[in-house]
Amino acid sequence: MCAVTSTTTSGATPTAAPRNAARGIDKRRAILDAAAEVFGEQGYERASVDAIAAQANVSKPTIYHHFGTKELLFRESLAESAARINSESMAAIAALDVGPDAWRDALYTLADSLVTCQQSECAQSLQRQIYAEIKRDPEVFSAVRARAAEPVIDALAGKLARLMNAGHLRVADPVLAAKQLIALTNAEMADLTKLGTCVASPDDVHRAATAGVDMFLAAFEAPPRV
Amino acid sequence: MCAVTSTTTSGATPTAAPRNAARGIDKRRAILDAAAEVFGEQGYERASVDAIAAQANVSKPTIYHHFGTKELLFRESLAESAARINSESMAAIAALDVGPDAWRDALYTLADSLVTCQQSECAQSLQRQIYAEIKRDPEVFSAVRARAAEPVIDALAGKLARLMNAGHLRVADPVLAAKQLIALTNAEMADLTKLGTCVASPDDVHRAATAGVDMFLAAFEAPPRV
Amino acid sequence: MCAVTSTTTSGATPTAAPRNAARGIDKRRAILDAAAEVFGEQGYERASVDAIAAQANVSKPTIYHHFGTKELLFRESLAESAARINSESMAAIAALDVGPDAWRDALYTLADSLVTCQQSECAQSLQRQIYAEIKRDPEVFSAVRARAAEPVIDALAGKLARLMNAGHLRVADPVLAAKQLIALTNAEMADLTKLGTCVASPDDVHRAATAGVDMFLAAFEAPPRV
Amino acid sequence: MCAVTSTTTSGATPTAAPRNAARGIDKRRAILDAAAEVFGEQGYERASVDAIAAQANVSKPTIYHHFGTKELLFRESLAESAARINSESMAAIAALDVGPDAWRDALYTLADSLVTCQQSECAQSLQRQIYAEIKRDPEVFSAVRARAAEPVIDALAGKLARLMNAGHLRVADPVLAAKQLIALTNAEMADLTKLGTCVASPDDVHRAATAGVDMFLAAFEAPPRV
DNA sequence: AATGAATGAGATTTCATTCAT
DNA sequence: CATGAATGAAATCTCATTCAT
Repeated sequence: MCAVTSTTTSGATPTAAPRNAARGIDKRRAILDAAAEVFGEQGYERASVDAIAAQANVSKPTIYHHFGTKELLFRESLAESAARINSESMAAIAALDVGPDAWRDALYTLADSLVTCQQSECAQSLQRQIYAEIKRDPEVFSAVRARAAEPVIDALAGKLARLMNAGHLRVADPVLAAKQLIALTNAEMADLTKLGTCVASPDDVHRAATAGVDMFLAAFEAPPRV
Repeated sequence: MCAVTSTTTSGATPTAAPRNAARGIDKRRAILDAAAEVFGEQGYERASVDAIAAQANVSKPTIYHHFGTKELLFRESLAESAARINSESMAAIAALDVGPDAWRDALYTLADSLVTCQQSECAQSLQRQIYAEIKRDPEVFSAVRARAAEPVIDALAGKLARLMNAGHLRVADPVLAAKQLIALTNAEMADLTKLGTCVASPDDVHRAATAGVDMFLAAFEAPPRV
Repeated sequence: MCAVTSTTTSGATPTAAPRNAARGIDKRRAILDAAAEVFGEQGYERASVDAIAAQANVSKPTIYHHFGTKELLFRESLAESAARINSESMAAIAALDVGPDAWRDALYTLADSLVTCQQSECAQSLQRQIYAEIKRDPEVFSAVRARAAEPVIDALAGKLARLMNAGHLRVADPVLAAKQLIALTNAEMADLTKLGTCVASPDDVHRAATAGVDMFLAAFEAPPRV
Repeated sequence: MCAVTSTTTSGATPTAAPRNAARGIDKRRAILDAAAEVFGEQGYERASVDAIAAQANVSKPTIYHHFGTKELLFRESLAESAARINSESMAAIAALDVGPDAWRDALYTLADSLVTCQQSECAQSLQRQIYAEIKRDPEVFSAVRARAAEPVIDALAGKLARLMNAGHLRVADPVLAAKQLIALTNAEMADLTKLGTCVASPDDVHRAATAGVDMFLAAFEAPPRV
C-alpha cells in the first residue's frame, strides 16, 4: 500500500556496531508498512495483529514491544499516511505559479495534482479509516486534520490570496475559497471511485478537476481590466 | 438514533388473532431500531448481535430467525436509513419554488434544508458505516447510492434545468451543477461537525449553506436581461 | 476433589419438559466440580479456564455463560468448599454431648472430628487458595471466614459455655477458649501434613487432637467439687 | 518490603578495580530486594520478571544471568526472608531470662516479641507465598521450615526445658509445649490481621500474646512448693 | 557483566451462530 | 414464534526465556 520505502536497509549499514539498532529500526519500519497495508485493506477491527505480524515477518510480541497496543500502532500508521499525503499535496501547491501569464494553466494543473493525490490508495485508505473509527476515538480526526488537511488548505488559501492581490481573482475569504475549490474538484470523485473502492482513469480525474476549476473561475475570476 | 417510531404498537391491536402477527412485526421493528442504534454507535464490527438483542429486548435466535445473518441485518438497517434520508431530501427538493420571483430565496432555503438533513445523526451514521464497510462489501455503496444519493441529485438537477429554461441560470450540465451545488454547501460541514462527531449550530449550518449558494449563483446566475 | 455428588442427575428426571433446564443445571454442577478440582490442584493463577472446561467436558464459552469471569467462578468455588467444610464441622459440634458423664470423652471425640475435617483435602485446598489469593482480593477472606470459620467458633463457644455453666470448665471467655481449643488441636497438623501437602495418619490425627484437649483441660477443667 | 538495606553502596567503593565486582554485587542485592517486594506483593505467578527487573532498575537478562530462572530467584528470595525472620525470632528467644524471679515476665515479653515478629510484613508475605506455592513445589516448605520454624521451636523448647528443670513448669514434652505456646499466642492473630492483610495494633498484639501465655501457664505452671 | 530486541506458547475473553425445547 | 444453553474459532495481549552485541 502506501509503504515507505525503507531507506535504512540493513545492507546499507554493514558495519558491526549499529547492527543491533538497525535490526530494531528495520523491524519497526516493516511493522509500520505492514500495518498500513493491513489496516488499509481490512479496517481497524477486522485487521488482526496476527495478520500484521505475518505481513511484517515479525512475531506478535515484537509489535507490542515497539508500539504497546493495537490502537497505538493504528494511530502511528494513520499519522504516517497523513504526513505522506500532506507532503505530496504541499509540494503540488508550492509549485503553483502565480505569475500573470501562467496562473490559469497552473491552477488547472494544481487541481489535477490535488485530485490525483486525494485519489491515491493511501489517501483513500486514510479517509475510510478515519470515517470508520472517528466515533470510537474523535482524537484521530483532530490529529490527522491538523497534520494533513489544514496545512493544505492554508497553503492553498495563501496562493489564492496572492492571485487576489495580483488582481486575477475576486474572493472575499481566501480560506473559504480554498475549501470551495477543493470541494468542487472532488465533487465527482466519490462517484467515480465508488467511494475509494476503485481507481478513476486519468481522463476522468482530469475532467473532474477541470470542471471544478471551470466553475471556480466562473465565480471568482476578476473581469479583465479595460 | 434514527429509529422509526413503530406505528404498530401492540396495544393498538387488542384482538386476539392478529396479536401474534403483530408481535412478530413489532419484534422486527424493535430489532431494526436497535440495529440502527447499535450499528450507528459502534460500527458493524464492534456491534455485537448480543448488544442488538439486548437493546431490542429480544433473544438472539429471534434476530437470526428474522434476518438470517448479521450482515443481512446490517444491510436492511442501512437500506432503511438511506430510504429515510432520501425521503427527507426529496421532500425538500420538491418544495423548491421555481417561480420567477421566489426562486432565489427558495434556493437558499433548499440548501439549508439539504445541509440540515445531511447533518442529521441518521445521515452521519450512514456515511460512517458506508465508509467503514465499503471495502469489505462494495455492494452496499451501490445499493445505498442508488436508493439515496442518485435520486436526490437527479431531482435537484431537474429543478436546476427548469431554472435554466426559465432563463435564471446558465448551466451547461444540470447533473454536474447539482453535484457541485451539493459539494459547495457541504464544503465546510466536515470541519464544523468534526466529521459527524458533533452537531453544528443552526447558525453555522445557515452560514455554510448560504456561502455555497452564493458561490453557486456567482458562477451560474444568468445576467439580467436588458 | 471435594466435588458435590450431583443429586440432579439427568437420569432422575426422564420427563421431557425439564430436560433443557436440567442440561443447564448439570453443566453448572460439572463446571463447579471441575473448578474445585483444578483450582485446588493448581491454584488460581496456574489453573486455566481451558483446563477447567476440559475437566468438566464443557466448552469454554459455557463457563463464561454461567459464571461470567474466571474470578467469579473462583469465588463460587471457594464459597462452596467453605459451605461444605462448615456443615461438616457444625455437625460434629452439634453432636457434642455435654452431659455430666460423657462430656470429657465427647470433647476428645469432637477434637478428633474437627481435626479430621480440617485435614480433608477440601479444607486444605481451601486454606491454600485463600492464603494465595487474599492479597489480591481481601474480600474472599471475609466471605469465607463469615461463612465457614466464625459459625464454627461460635457454636463451639456455645458448647463450652454450657460446660462452664455445668461447672465442668472454668473459662473466662468462651469465644477465646474456643479459638484456643482449635489452635491447640491444630498445633501439630501443619507439620504433620506438610502444610496440607500430604495426609496424616488417623493415629497422628488422634495423637494431635488428644494432646490439644489434654492441655485444654489442664488449663480449664474445674477442680472436682468436694 | 523486607528488603535488606544494601550495605555495599557503589559510592563506598570508589576505586576502579573492585567497582565492577561491587556493581555486580549491588545488582544482585537490588534484584533480591525487588524480588522480595514484587513476589510478596503479587505472588509467584502474577509477579513478572519484567516487573522485578523494573523495580530493581536492571535489565531482564541480568536477572537470568544472576539467578538462572524465575523459580530459582523465587527460592532464594524465600530463603532470605526465612533467614531474616528466623534470626529475629532466635534473638528474642535467646533474650529470655530464665532466672527464678524474672522468668514469668520474660515469658510474656517473649510472646509479645514472637507475635510481633510473626506479624511483620516479611513474615506474612513468606507465609502467603509458601501456602500458595507449596503444592507446586513441596520442597520449598521443607527448606523454609528447616531454616526458619524448626530452629525456633527447638530453641524455645530448650528454654522451656530449663524452666522445667528449675521447677517452674511442669511439661511432659518440651517440644510439644513449644509448639503449643506458639499456637496459643497466634490463636487470634489470623483474625486480627485478616490473614496478614492488615496490621494489628500493638495493643491487640499484646492482648493476644498475653492471653496465650495466660493459658499456657494455667496449664503448665508448677504449683508453688510448700 | 549487562542489555535491547525478539520470540513461541499460552492466557482470558468475545463473537456469530445453532440446537433442542 | 421465541428462547436459554452451548460451541468452534479467533481476538488481544503477556510471559519466561534467549540471542547478538
